[in-house]
Amino acid sequence: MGDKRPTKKEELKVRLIAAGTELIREQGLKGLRARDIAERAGAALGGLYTVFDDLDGLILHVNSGTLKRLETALNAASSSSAGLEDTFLNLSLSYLHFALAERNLWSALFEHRMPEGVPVPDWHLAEHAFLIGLIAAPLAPHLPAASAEDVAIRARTFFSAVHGVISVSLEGRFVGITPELLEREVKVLALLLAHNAS
Amino acid sequence: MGDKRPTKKEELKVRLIAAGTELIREQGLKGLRARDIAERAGAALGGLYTVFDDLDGLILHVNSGTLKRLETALNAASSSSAGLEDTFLNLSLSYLHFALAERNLWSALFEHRMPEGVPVPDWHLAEHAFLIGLIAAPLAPHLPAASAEDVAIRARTFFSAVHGVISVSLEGRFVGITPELLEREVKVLALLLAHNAS
DNA sequence: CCTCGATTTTGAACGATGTTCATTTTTACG
DNA sequence: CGTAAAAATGAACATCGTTCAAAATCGAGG
Repeated sequence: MGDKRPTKKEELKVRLIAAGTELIREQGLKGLRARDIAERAGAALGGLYTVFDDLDGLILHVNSGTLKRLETALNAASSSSAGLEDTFLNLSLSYLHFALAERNLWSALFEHRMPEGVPVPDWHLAEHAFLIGLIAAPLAPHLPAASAEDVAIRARTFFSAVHGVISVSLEGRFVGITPELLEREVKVLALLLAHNAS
Repeated sequence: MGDKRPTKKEELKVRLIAAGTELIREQGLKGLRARDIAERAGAALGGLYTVFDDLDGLILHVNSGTLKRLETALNAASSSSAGLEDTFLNLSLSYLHFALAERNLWSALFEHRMPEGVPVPDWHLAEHAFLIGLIAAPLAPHLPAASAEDVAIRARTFFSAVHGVISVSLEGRFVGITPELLEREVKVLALLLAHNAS
């Protein structure tokens, strides 16, 4: 019944997720191969498919772990802030620093696509919600006339704007920019959003 | 020498790009298969590789065509605008409407990744530059103290912010949002940026 | 410690896909 | 028409994700 000891399959799951995390960190999501994951986890190729339905399932769990670390970092930034400007600034810069420090894993959060027609499972969608909540909480008092849903929508807009600046820059699709200038632009945008929130 | 008549290989190239464009429009970038492209273009599988080095080469050319249509749409929006607010608003809404109308092709512009270690060719990177120029031109007079490079960086920040709001929404990684609300949020952000440009 | 059924692990095999290239077909021109 | 260059072809190959029959391991009962 209430079995607290990790089973063999659970240990294998942990090793596979760790291996997938390392490989994405080193080579990016695009270079991820099932055989490399199994080898690094010290398991046979087929073992991966006794734990996950397919590679997408494993990637979702890797992303889940990345989101948890991101949540820890952003919670620290938020709780050590006072006032809207300070909170937005610290959240944005923490998000930037996390993206820079864990580039490939952070990119995988948004690069990954399920196969045609297959939706992202609800349990994983829900794991993204804290990002909105972190912004909605300090934002709500500044929008006293707005419903909770409107606040969430505006919070998502602000998150998306900062996220866009960082992701467009790190994707390198435009002319490159130094990390110092990127940080400056993120600061400018964060303060601009905070100043116009009400 | 100055041969103006399209050769057979050039006609094949046009058909392959058209086929790739249709297939991405219908099924998205992820479902694109070399055999489907060749079949729809009325060519043999190998023909694709007499025109392009690989699938990435064809995708770059599909994206090139999408960028040209996007440029046409945004140029129209820009030239029919007066003042910074009006220009930002029209550019942002035109960008949103293009993304909604050509969802899969627009997504392919930013979803596509070259193989590990292979950079996006310069000729294709240069095709993205107009997006920055469209914002930098009306922005420059409002930043008289800034260098041309600083204006370009700020223009990219503004583009990225609007792009982020649209792409995060269309990716559907967070709770869904209606097109009407998305348009409202894009408007809010565009006006917010225009108002704080100087 | 042995037995044997259940469970877990294995990796060869399969199907799908991008890519190559020897062969065939078409074109261009005297 | 002849023929050499160019283009087109599709079978074959290499590499993936995925499956599954077989082997290895485990565990309870004698």
